Amino acid sequence: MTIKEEVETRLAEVIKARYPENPIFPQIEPEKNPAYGDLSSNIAFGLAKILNNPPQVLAAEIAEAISGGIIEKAEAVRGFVNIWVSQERLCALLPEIEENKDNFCRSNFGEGKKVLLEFVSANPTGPLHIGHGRGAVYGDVLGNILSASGFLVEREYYVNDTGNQIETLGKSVKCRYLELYGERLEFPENGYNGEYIAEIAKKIRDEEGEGAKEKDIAYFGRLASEILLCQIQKTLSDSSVNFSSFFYESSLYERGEVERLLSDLSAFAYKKDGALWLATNKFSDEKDRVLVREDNRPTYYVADLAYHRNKFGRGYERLINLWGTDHHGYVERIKSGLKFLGCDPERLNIILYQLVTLKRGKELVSMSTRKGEFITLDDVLREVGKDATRFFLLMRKSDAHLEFDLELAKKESSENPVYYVQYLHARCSSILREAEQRGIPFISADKANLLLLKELEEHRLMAKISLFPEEIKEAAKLYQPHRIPLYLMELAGIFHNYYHHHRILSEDRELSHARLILINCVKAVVKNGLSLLGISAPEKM
RNA sequence: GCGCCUGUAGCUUAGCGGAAGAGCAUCGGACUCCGGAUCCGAAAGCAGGGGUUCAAUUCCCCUCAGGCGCUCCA
Repeated sequence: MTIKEEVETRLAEVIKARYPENPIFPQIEPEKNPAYGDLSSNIAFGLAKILNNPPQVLAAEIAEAISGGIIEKAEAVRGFVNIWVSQERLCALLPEIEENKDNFCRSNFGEGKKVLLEFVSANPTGPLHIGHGRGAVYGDVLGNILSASGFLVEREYYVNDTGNQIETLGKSVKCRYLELYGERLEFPENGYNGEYIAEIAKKIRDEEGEGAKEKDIAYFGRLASEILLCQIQKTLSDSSVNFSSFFYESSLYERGEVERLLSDLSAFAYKKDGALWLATNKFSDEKDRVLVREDNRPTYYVADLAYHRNKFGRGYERLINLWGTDHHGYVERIKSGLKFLGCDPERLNIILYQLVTLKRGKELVSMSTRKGEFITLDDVLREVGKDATRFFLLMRKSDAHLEFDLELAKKESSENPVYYVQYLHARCSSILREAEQRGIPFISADKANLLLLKELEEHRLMAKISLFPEEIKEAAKLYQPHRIPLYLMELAGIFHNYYHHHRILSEDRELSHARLILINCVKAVVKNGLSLLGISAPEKM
């Protein structure tokens, strides 16, 4: 049980004993303002209504009753119950952390439930850009968080390796390829214009010479999408984004799953204007959708439904899709379709993230794949570095627009938040090294006199690290990776302040021992946090 | 036109029913010392208008502003 949970339990006992008629379970919040304690509860406001008593009076009663044990002090202020955790309890946290180290953030919140997390799934028709990067990093970290919280997570990339856009890709590449031999083929209207298309064409010429001239568009499309997928995988691995599987759209056709889907849906489908429609409007969708086009080719929607049915069939408790907000119109379409298939749409959680605006100073940078002129995720990684790129992409909640300013990220590189947090880790490491050099041995927490850690700043620091597991659990519950960077920045602030006001290493050996243990625990928490974020925790900088 | 998301300090943004928080930029300070990639301080904010509530930045409605989507594209 975490400290916060212990306090919550104690508060609940007190409330139950004093006010048995109260149905509300008391909530406790971490307190940001040190003047208001470590934790606070607004329970008195809820009780006031039921008991017809002023909040301040009730808060005072509760504060009085709750004090003692792990609660050092409780104050009633304007109806709030402000709580200070006892020094003994906070100090007892340190051996716990020392023992668990890398597992301090772990919980069994997920109870081993199987989750499938699908993300990125960018079409293999061009390199990844910063928008894909956001989805990639968000998904990767969400996966880490859910795993740490006791879910069994699989991470999947759905590859759209068939259909119109691959055909367009094939045409574009073949066109550029033939141009290398001075031949002309009409460039497709919506063709891909990027420099990378010409490079793929050259690659094909270098490897196959004129032999590819006779090959059809599909051949070029397949080849190009394979090459591009490889490049995407390289970019993902350079970003430390991990997947457990790549699922190919084409495999749905090969196994006959698309055909089977169509026959299973036939009872709900109807012909109109030469096409086959599904009556999704019957459910939450705003209108019906085409399954099979007039020319007999199935739509992307059909394959996507087949894919989702496939996912439902694989025995996951929960499916999570991470989509760019430009796909939000697609949510109800999929959910409605799933109802026809007897799949419960409630088990499918679709998280939408807002798009990223890439800027260089005040200048907007274009990100259109079709037009060709754009900065790729590779470019950003090269320019800003993996750690900073990931940190910036993770700092914002998913439904906020994200502005990524390359100039800022570079210019401020010595003072930006990533380094602030990494510096915390390096500084802790450095202190531990210095202690060793000075011949101050590191002794284990159970042998040290931790009660010497009684400075206000030490109290705040321990209270903050005690909240780390809570933070991870909340992030898992709400799918909010951005809590971690923010938490780490706050922790760094509290630590640097402590460092500046108190000497860790001094003549007082006993005190030095105790403080070194605290430093070691802070270091473990930071490392834990950074590792969830997929960002390195340097010993030196 | 309809739908979804977003308007918090000069800029980038946390908080999302209870007591407005950071970073950058600006200005002013700090350590003969364990890493100055640090610390302390100042100034500055909930787009506007109505509701609901003991309590609204947070929930509901309207207005205004921005983004995205409304394909037999994916």
